[in-house]
This record gives sequence, C-alpha cells and structure tokens, in this order.
Amino acid sequence: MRKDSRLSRMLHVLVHLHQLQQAVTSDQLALMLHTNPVVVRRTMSLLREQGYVSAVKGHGGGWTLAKPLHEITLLDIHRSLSESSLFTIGLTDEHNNCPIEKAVNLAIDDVLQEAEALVLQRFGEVTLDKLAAGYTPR
Amino acid sequence: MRKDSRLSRMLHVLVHLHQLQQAVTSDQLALMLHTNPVVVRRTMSLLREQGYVSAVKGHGGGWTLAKPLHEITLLDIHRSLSESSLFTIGLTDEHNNCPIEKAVNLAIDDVLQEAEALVLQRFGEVTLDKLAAGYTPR
DNA sequence: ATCTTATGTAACTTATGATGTTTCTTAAGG
DNA sequence: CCTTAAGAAACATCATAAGTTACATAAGAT
Repeated sequence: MRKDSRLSRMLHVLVHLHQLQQAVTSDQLALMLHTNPVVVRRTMSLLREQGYVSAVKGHGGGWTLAKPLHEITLLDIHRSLSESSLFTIGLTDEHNNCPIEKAVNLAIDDVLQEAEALVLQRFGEVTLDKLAAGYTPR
Repeated sequence: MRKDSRLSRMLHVLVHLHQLQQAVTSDQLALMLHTNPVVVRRTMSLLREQGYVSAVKGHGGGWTLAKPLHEITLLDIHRSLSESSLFTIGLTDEHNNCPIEKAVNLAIDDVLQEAEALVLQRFGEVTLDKLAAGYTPR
C-alpha cells in the first residue's frame, strides 16, 4: 500500500526551518523534499492551522516556525496531519450478527488499539529539538 | 487509505470452517464474505501454501482446515497474507546525507518497530480456538 | 467417455488517498 | 505597477487490495 510520508517530510522541514532562522519559501522546501511547491503548501497549511508554523506572502515571505522546537512533539505533527488510521489492517463489517466476525474483529482491534496507544505515547515523548540534536534511539 | 481486510476475513473463514466440519466451496465463502469466489481463492491460496487449509477440486470439493484451530495463531495468518508493512506511515529517502532526515527517520522507525513487535507478539499469543469460543479482550 | 462441479490462474477494471501538476487568485513588498 | 510569495481549485498519477471476466484443469457423478 502507498505510504504516507508526510510526517517524515514535515519533521524534516520543521527542523530545517529552526536551523535556518529565516522565512523559507514553498519553492525552496519543494526542492529540498524533491517535490513541488503545491504539495508543500497543501501539507504545511495543516501545520499552520494548528499554530506550528506561519506563512507570509510577498517579498521576503515564506514559512517560519511559530513555536520553538522543544514545544512541538512528533505527536503534535502526527495529529495535525492525519485523522486516518495508523494501520494498513482493516476490519470487516459484513455481518452485524455473526458472533465469529465480532470475536475476530475484537481480537484484532484489541491488539491494534494497544499498539496505537503505544505509538501515540512514544510520539508524545519526543520533542523536535531532540531531532535537531541528533536523535539516539531508546 | 484503503485498508487490508484480508486478515479479518480469513480468520472469520477459518473459524467457520472449523465449525462446519466439512468442505466449503469458494462460492459459499464468497457469499459469506460478500465478495466473489476468485477473491476467496486468491486469498485462501496463500493460507494453503502455508499448510493451514487444503483445497479439493471437483464434486464434494472445497476448502477444509488442515490444522486444528488451537495450532494456528493470528500471527500465522497475518504472516501468510502480508509481506508489507503494518503501518500507513512511511519514511522518506530523499537525501542520503542529511543528518536531520536521518534523525527524523530513526525517531519514527524506532517507535514503529517497537509497536510492530508488540502487535506481532500479541498476534502470536492468540490461537484461533479462542475466537471460536468468543474472544474476551485482555 | 462425457458432464458437472470445483479449484487454479491470467488479465483486466475499480476504488482509495497521498502525491504530483497546472492554472489562477490574492496579498504584500519594491 | 511589477514582482514575489501563499492560497486554492481542478485534474492526473501511482500503488495495491478488491472486484470481475474468462478460461484451463482436475476429480467425482452419470
């Protein structure tokens, strides 16, 4: 299945924005991400809506951080980007009255919910300044 | 993103095969899953290759369990179906030499690997006879 | 032997959502 | 007024599970 690489891309962008300390245009970010400026604006605008970056039009404009890196976690960015599930596994809903289907879905969902909770907790523990400093795994 | 519901569907099928105690045709399973027999064969054949079910052609033929439910785990079926990742999140590989990209990917991958290990462990703990008996979450 | 029933399989279409692209509008500084 | 930037609409592309069509193959029934 096609992967959603927006989290990876946006984290990459945010740390660069911090290091550059000046407005960066969508065109420049697009070059950095090997994509095009419309994709950058589309994704960055989700972060702007949540107050993590701000955008300025016209000469000297572009994108800047609206919060310091240590106040932003992976979870913040993940939540800004996606309302959809973390997993490629889906449940079926073919029979509302089949106890076997219910048991199967319950068993799978039980595990996935536990795993999702773990991911969200871990994402919440990592602030972006740790990425700038060179992240070392647990 | 489109979900992969094959695990849910196949578990459902396997428990039904156990309860029916007789060969069930792809047409019958397709009715059960609200799909068509070719999709059933395509997916079931992955389980046949791993020895969890067997298929017989001709009159009275169809699919039967090749192992008792208590010898099959969710992990067994999951592994039979998918070589692809469990997560919708993907990493980027746009710059091999950017330390920030490396740190970002490492941070994300670290979390996802921990979560995947958890899922696989939990899947390995659940045998299919537990689903037949009415699964109760942990 | 032939017919019927079933799986096996190849080839193609569909659906979904991130990604990519084109084009135009709007805002702000020079 | 020109240039530079984001904002936004509309459409194309890509990958993959799912769906579909068509035909081949095997095994029991008659």
